[in-house]
Amino acid sequence: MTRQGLLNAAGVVLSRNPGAAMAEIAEKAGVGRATLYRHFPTREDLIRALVLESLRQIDEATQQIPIDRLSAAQVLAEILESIVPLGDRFRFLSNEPAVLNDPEINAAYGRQLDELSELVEAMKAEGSLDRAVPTAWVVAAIDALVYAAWNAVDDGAVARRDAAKLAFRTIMQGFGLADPASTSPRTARSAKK
Amino acid sequence: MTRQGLLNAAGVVLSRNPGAAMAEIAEKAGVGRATLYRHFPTREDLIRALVLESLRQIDEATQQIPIDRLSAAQVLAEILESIVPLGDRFRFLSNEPAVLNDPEINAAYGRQLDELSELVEAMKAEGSLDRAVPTAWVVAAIDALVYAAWNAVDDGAVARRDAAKLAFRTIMQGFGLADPASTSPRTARSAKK
DNA sequence: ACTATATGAGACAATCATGTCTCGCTTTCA
DNA sequence: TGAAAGCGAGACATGATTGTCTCATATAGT
Repeated sequence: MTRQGLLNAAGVVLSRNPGAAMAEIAEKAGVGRATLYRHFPTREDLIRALVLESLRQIDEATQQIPIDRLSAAQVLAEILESIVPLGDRFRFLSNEPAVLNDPEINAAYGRQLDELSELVEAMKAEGSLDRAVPTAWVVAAIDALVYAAWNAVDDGAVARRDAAKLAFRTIMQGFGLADPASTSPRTARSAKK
Repeated sequence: MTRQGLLNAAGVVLSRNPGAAMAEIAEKAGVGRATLYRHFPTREDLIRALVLESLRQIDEATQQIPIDRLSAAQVLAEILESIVPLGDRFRFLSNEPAVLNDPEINAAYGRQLDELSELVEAMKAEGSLDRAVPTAWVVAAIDALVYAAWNAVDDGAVARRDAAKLAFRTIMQGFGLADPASTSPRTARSAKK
C-alpha cells in the first residue's frame, strides 16, 4: 500500500468522523493497523501529513493556472474549478489541536489565504468586485462557499460539474456592485405595497 | 449551577474542540465533574441536549418574526440577524455520530431546512431571487454564509453588528437576477482588452 | 436550629485508542 | 532456489476518558 493510498483513506474517514481511530483508517485503506503505523509513527504525524498534502494539492492545482493570460475573475473561476473537488479535505480539522499549533501548516495555509486576499483585491481593482465589501468577508465567504459546494455535491443536491460554476456565480454576483432596490429590506417592503 | 449554564459551557468548549472531555466542560462551567453527570448521565445525552437546545433557540428566535407583515426577503434578513449570533453552535457537531443518527434531531433540523427552502421559494416567487438558481444550492449557501459570518466575527475580521447584513447582502445579490457581463469569465476577458 | 437537597472532591472499575512488539506469511529480487 | 523486505494479524502495556460511587460540606427552606 502506497503512502498516497493511506492518506486518501485517512481523508475519507476523517472527513466524516474527525475522531476516527487509527484502526478505522487502516481498515478503510485495506491495510493492517501496524502498517499504518509504519508509515506514520503517530496519529499526529498522519494528520499533519494529510493536511500538508491537501494544501500541496491546492498549490499544485492553482499554480497551473495561466494568471498572466486571464482576468482576476477568470483566475478565481479556475481556482474554484480546481479546489471545489478537494473541498472536503480541510474544514474537518480546523479545530484539531495538532493542526492549529503547527507552524508549517499555519504558514502554508496563511499564505494561501493571503494569495486569495490579493486576488480579491485584484478583482476589486479590475472592477469585477465591489470595493465597499470588506476583503476579509469576501475571503471568508469564498472559503465557506467552496465547502458548501462540495457538501452539496456530496449529498446529491448539486451535480458535480455544476458546483464550481454555482459557487463562482454566487461570489461574482454577491460581491459585485449592488442593486440597492433588491438588497435593502426597507425598500423591498415599500416595493411590496 | 443551572442546566442552561452547563449547556452554555458545553457549547463554548465543544465548539472549539469537539473531542473535549467531560472534565473540561465541567471545569469551564465551574462545576464538579460529578455534577455534570448528574444533569447529563452520559456524554451523548449532553450533546443531544445541546443540539436540541440550539435548534430550539433558533425556532424561538424565528417564530418572533412577523412573517405576515414582511416580504420574504425581509424575513430572511430578520432570520439572519437572529441566528448569525448563534452560528457557532452547529457546525462543530455535524459529524458527531451521536447526533447524526438521532431521529429527534434529524426531524427538527430537517424541518428547519424545509422551512428555509420554503422561504427561498417564496423569495423566488416575489422576484427577489433568481428562479434559475437551484433552491438546494441557495439553502446550502445560506447555511455556509451564516457560519462564515459568525466565524469572521469570532476572529475579528468583521464587526458583530455588520455580520448579518453582510451575509444578507451577499445572499440577495448572489442569488438575484444575473448581470451576465459581470459573472461570465469569457466576457470578463474580452472586457479586459 | 433542622432537615433535605445539591454540590465538590476524589476513588474506582471499565472501556477504548494509542503505540510497540512479535510472529508467520507473501512478494520480490537476485 | 534463497534471502530480504514488507505485510497482516494480533498480543501487549499504557494512558486517557467514561461512568459510578461515596463522603463530607454547603445551602436553602421551614
